[in-house]
Amino acid sequence: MKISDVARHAGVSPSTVSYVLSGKRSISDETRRRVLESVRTLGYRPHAGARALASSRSNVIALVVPLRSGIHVPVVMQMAIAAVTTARSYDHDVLLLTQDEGVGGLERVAGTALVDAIIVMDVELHDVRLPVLRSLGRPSVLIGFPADPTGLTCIDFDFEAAGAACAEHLADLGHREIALIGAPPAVYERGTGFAERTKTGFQRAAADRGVRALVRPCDPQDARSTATELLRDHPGLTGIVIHNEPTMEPLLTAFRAAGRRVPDDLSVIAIAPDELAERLGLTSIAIPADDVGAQAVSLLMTKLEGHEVPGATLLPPRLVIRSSTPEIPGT
Amino acid sequence: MKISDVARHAGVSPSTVSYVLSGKRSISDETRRRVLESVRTLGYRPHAGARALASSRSNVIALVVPLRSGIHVPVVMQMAIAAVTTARSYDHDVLLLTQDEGVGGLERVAGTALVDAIIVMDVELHDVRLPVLRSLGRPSVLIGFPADPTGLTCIDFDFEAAGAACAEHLADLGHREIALIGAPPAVYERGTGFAERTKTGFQRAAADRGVRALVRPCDPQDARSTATELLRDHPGLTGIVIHNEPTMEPLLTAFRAAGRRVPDDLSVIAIAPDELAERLGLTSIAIPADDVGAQAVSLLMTKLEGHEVPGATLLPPRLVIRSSTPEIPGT
DNA sequence: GATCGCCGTCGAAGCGCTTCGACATTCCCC
DNA sequence: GGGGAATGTCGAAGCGCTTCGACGGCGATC
Repeated sequence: MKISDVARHAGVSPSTVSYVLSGKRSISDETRRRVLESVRTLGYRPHAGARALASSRSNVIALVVPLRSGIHVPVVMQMAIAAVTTARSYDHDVLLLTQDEGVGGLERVAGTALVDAIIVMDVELHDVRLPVLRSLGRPSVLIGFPADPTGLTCIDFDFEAAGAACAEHLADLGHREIALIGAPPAVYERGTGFAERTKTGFQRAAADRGVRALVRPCDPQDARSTATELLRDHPGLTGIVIHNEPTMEPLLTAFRAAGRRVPDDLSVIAIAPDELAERLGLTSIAIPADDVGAQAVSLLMTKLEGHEVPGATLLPPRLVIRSSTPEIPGT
Repeated sequence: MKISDVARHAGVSPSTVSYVLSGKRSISDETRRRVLESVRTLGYRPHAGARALASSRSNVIALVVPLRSGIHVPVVMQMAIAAVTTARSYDHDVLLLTQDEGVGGLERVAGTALVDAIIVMDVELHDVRLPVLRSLGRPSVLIGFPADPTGLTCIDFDFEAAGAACAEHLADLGHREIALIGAPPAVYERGTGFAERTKTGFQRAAADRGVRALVRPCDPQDARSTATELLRDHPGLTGIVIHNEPTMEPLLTAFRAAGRRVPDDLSVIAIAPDELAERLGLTSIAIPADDVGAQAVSLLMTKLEGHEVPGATLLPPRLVIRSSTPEIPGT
């Protein structure tokens, strides 16, 4: 089943069929109708390889997903799914690459023309892939911000604004001493950026409001001790932001065990998926993983079409108030 | 940079270069060396589309990932990553498809020759994609078992054996009344199979050992009430198997709240990732997601090479004993 | 009524690779 | 020493599509 079969069936030339299908030249309604009819009855599907060879466009984009610890898997998956769905709406497919293919993987898929463009998730501050991406000659979009984003297109959730929004909300409610319990230390050390940015926003906003602010990284297995020590050493602490999904429940349990009730004695905000926050009844800011994934693809498609896009895109946080941060906090 | 450039540089014909690269005809050591040298210095990479067109093999496989609730995302992700890694070791890439592309998606990627073969995750008992997969004319492997696997290649974790192993372990320890807290009701209703199979194995093994066995589905938000009612209505219950990751911690909390201590009053086995079980100190059976993903790809590659593979592959469970199921149970 | 330009269609030339058959060489065995 | 097999290389044909230039026909224009 090839394009010449369709052409014969419709009584036109192969090029006409191609033009009907691509819309790159005007075709009379009558001819178009006949061709499409033939395509349908014959069940014709253009051969992807042939198309890629002739047009030098594969209609496939690469998505590089992270593997490492400290990243939250469901969020990654959600971005990936959103990316696939969005790519499909632009008539593109998604090739899945893992982080550990590294620079070679990028060179390979770009060099063989397997993909037209690339999305890289979980970018580090000084990612070794940055120079490659700059010189690859194919459009790319990074999810996350490196130290030097010059010449690159980056998109991410605005963690800094999220950290700030949490601090401001707590300040608005009258809290004078607040804490951020963040990602595991490893994440900070790796310099992935997002953990650092939440912290920055949190501290800046707290300072602006004259509120005392503490920040603690936290490993999942240390949840209990982190909570206990924090509350013991800072008895005036009344507001807590948790940006660390797996430790969410252990921390809440530990607060209770330490004799502090949420929300009576302690107001809590989660930076976590809505589903989890909803279940726990926590005021929260969700990472809009769907939006990040979808917009990353949209940016990429815009670049593929040869248009300019902003170098940086930050998706604003949205605070959803639940019962863990009541209007009048206890103390 | 094309094959003829390499050929010229090495002083041979393009076909010789092709044969060096594919190994499909014997080439003298001397010539091979020269060609490979030229490939390296020129940085040559064959054009994927051209190769696919000429050879009618794209060296890409499709992976259809599920979207629905009740499935555990990290497990899916782990399988996907393992699939990509394994596929790369066979010099193949992975195209990511979502469940909701449905039958049309399969027809599209197979029909356009975008992919050579397909892996489908999260197969339902009466999946509408089964007839399509049978008639697609391309190799496929299912992760999960439909009601009628005739003519298909299926692989999965042996949930039935896992359920049985849990019941047997508890019986061995002297428990006379045990319960399985399973997936949300929705999963059972959908007939995805795996939930049902754990239950079957659990009940059969319990019956064989003359142990009373209960089974309860459980929604995440009902963890507390499920635990409370179960313990209230069955005071003789001393062994519990939890096959439901998100409710793991809430259930344990609820047991404690109901005055039952683990492991003194209650032995608990988890069917969950090692990481979680380890953190909670629970005896457990992990779903070997890496193995499932990797073996699915291996099976697919074997089929692609034209060899026969077994119709059904079941990966055996491995029980890891931790402190939640001590030798001499309290009661 | 001749001219211009546009519209719709076609033919042919590739895109870069694989693969088949042919052709030399070399080697071995009788 | 000649026939046949094995070995190594080449040329050419094509894989199925896109795209460019060409061309015939037709309405608009002066």
